[in-house]
Amino acid sequence: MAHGSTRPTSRDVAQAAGVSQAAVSLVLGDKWRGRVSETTAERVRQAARELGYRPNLAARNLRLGHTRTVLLVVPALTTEFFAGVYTGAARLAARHGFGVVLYPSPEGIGPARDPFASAQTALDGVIASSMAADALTAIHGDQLPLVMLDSDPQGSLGAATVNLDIADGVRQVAAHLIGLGHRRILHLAADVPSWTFDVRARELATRIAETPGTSLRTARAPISIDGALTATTTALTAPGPRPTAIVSDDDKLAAGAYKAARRLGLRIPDDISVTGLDDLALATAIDPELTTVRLDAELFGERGMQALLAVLEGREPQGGDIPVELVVRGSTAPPSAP
Amino acid sequence: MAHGSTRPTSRDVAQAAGVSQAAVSLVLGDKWRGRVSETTAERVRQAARELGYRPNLAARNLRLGHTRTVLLVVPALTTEFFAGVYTGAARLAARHGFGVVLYPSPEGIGPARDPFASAQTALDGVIASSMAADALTAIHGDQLPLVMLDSDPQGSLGAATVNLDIADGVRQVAAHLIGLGHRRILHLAADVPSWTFDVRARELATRIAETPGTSLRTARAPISIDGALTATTTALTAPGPRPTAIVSDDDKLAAGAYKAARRLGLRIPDDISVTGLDDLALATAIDPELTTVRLDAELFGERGMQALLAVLEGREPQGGDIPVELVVRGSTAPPSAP
DNA sequence: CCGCTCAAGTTTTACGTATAACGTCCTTCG
DNA sequence: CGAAGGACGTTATACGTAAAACTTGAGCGG
Repeated sequence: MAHGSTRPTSRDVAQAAGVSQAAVSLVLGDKWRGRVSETTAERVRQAARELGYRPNLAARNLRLGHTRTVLLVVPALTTEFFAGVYTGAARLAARHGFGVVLYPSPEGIGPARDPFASAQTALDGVIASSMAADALTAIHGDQLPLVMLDSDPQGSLGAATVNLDIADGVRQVAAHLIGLGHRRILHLAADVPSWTFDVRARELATRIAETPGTSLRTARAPISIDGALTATTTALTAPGPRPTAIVSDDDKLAAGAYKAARRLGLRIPDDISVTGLDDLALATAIDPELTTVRLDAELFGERGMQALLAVLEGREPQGGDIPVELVVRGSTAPPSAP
Repeated sequence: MAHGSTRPTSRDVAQAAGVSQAAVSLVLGDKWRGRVSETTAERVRQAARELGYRPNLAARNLRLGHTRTVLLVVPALTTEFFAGVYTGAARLAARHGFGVVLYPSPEGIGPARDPFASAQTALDGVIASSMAADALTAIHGDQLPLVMLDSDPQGSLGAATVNLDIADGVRQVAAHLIGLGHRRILHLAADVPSWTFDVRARELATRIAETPGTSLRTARAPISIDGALTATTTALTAPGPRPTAIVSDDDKLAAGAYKAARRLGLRIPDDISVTGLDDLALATAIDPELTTVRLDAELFGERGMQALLAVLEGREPQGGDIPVELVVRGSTAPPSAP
């Protein structure tokens, strides 16, 4: 309850130092070269220190007309991926004197109710990750500079987009599996309407279509271990020849596929190969370690922030997808003889 | 670049509606009963809608003297636990018209450099989770109402604390293992100076000490799967009789213990039992599923927020630890005959 | 010794909002 | 019929900061 005593203002500091409020602002704002003598400046700094002065951000923001704060909208915080995005964005932001406020959309990937109502703080811009562009623009009404992460460059209504080269990741996975000799692939797909998952499906379908002798089936599951377990079990017990490899939309789904395989008495990778996408901590916790596509979440967040800073400064944000990397571990091997 | 045109203010709305700025403030602030006629009010709302008016938060915050925004300081975002804490806190906050800004300390559990510099927004209060109280109070200088989560009630310098009943969780784990017949326990401890881990160590040591015939050894590891793998391997290959059960400080460490056991050719739970703490998604992804202590992260965050709201309103925050629950899965079983 | 420049400040203003204090008119009632 | 009060507003002000515009005095060259 130490907050009954009102906080000191720049005027209090001025009085303590025997100068005007303007002088305090000048000194503390580091704009005093040639305007205030070194001795006076030091006196001001001293007074500020003694009073424990902290500028009122609300007043500063009002005066300046900006807050140097941006909002990062993420679908959820249930994996360390978005934590990495945040970290990367916040780190670069801090170097430019910006803060990042996080809004994890309760609705998950796709919609986003009203991030701005929840952020009680005024914003200079928005980075939205894996969000449906229309949902977001409907909300923010084109008021704020916007950068979209992991979304359809076409559908983002003119906002800058920064993407991971997920298509290439899927390409690498497909090439890896086909190279090992796999022909019957099961796509364990996230049952969530989102561009990021559409890309995976489209790219995988394309690769399979252009490789003679290969076939593709799809199982859809909500993004959870249990959901993937159920969907995979159903798909693997369906009539017809069993797939020899499972391509999962992300690592969590892959973990579910592991459990399904185990319950069906299938050994990984001997009886069936499994791949993931993300390279979460999970990927090396399960046995065998998961062959997956490593996404550099922090770089991703950093590039998003970089783009937003460019927009804020009136520069053109530079595009270019962020490369991803296939990490081959123990969950993939040549298929056993049929 | 649609942000060249400056945003409409309440004055613009007033002009459009043909009323004074004060009337706009009254209507939009829902304080107009008996001050403005329904027709005029509707005209104002209409004008606001057409102009796409959004109040300037900085100005409002300055005027009101508070921001209805609090800061949540967490050690890191590398597991879904703190994501849950955030979610719980933010949900309750939203119901009270508060926003929550997240500051994941780059330093991890323990210190915290300068959350306030990074949060460019003015704050009404702070919730700090798993932080060293002294580090935090040194920074915020007792300026803001503070609630500490998961920290020493004694060492928190008068700030309210909200804790999970982790000691009871450890108690349950110990009782479970001892009940199964285990006598030689290995404590896989997080090598991080923090109250939350001290509690685990202390409680476990107490339980072992008061149970005749039992013995305890400790292995320390950084909180990562690989770190735990190394530390556990060392501990299990040390001379002397091998422990029959491993109590891990959290689930991630347990995952490392799994890998160590596997590499040493030990089967879980037949040759060795393993327990975790947290109940992350990881716990059910690994095989066998992990016996662990479920922490209700969202409730934890909610209770933290509840306490902070109490402090903000001058009420006494109510204490009481949050109960935790042992979840028995496949990673624990009676020890095999010696 | 006059006018100019420069250092070292101060005074003033604006940012956009919420609300206290103040006006009108119109109705109502003693 | 006069005063009181309600309905429906308006005007004025303060929040704390940053910075533009202004003041004062000293130093200095011509």
